[in-house]
Amino acid sequence: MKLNDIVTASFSKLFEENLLQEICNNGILKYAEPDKIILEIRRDIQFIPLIVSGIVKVMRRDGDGNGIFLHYLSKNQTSAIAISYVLEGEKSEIRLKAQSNITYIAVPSKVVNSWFLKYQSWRSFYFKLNQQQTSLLIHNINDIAFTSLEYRLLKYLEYTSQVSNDSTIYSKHFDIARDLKVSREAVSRILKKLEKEDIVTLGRNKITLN
DNA sequence: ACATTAAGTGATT
DNA sequence: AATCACTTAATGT
Repeated sequence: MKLNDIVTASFSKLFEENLLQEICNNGILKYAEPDKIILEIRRDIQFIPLIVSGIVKVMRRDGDGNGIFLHYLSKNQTSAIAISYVLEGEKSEIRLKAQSNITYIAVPSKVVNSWFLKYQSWRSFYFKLNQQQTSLLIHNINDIAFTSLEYRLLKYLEYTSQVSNDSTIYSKHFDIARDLKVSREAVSRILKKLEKEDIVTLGRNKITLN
């Protein structure tokens, strides 16, 4: 599909006509495979990715695996955090990583910046994203601080399942453990318990919510 | 068949 | 709930 068609199909209800035109003129249509890093911590944010299809993981994690999973981005979204850093000319403090095969429109940061002055529909879009994603972060922090790992793990599985529209989550216990910043054994044990309670069905590299 | 990687589990802290 | 020290199961070559 051509960029123009994709922009019309995905964003015509969200953005005003001139903005759609600008996305077509400045955006570059890109594809990425699972695990491809779209934006890296401590790097300049050259472009903002508007997600057309697939799921993107927003995380705080460095090369040593120190960090944590923050939230997902899906169709017709982008990272409010990345945009706010662009606005302040800061380097990225988050990593964006493809969770599935993804299609996105890469818009140069400079261009995105100028949209705030020109387009009400862009400002609305950003504020809405910001509210949604801030809410996800706050709930995440709350769960980390005040709830059990079992609760966090179940919520993680449900969230992943919901976002990917699949009752089966294709992940290793090890990777889930890294996302939740706990040990792999702890994840394996809780999953085993949930399987005994008939809440999940386990397989190698996959977990199905019953 | 053998090696490697993922997952399961008891013991200890 | 982390860490260690395995064991067992599933897959890749």
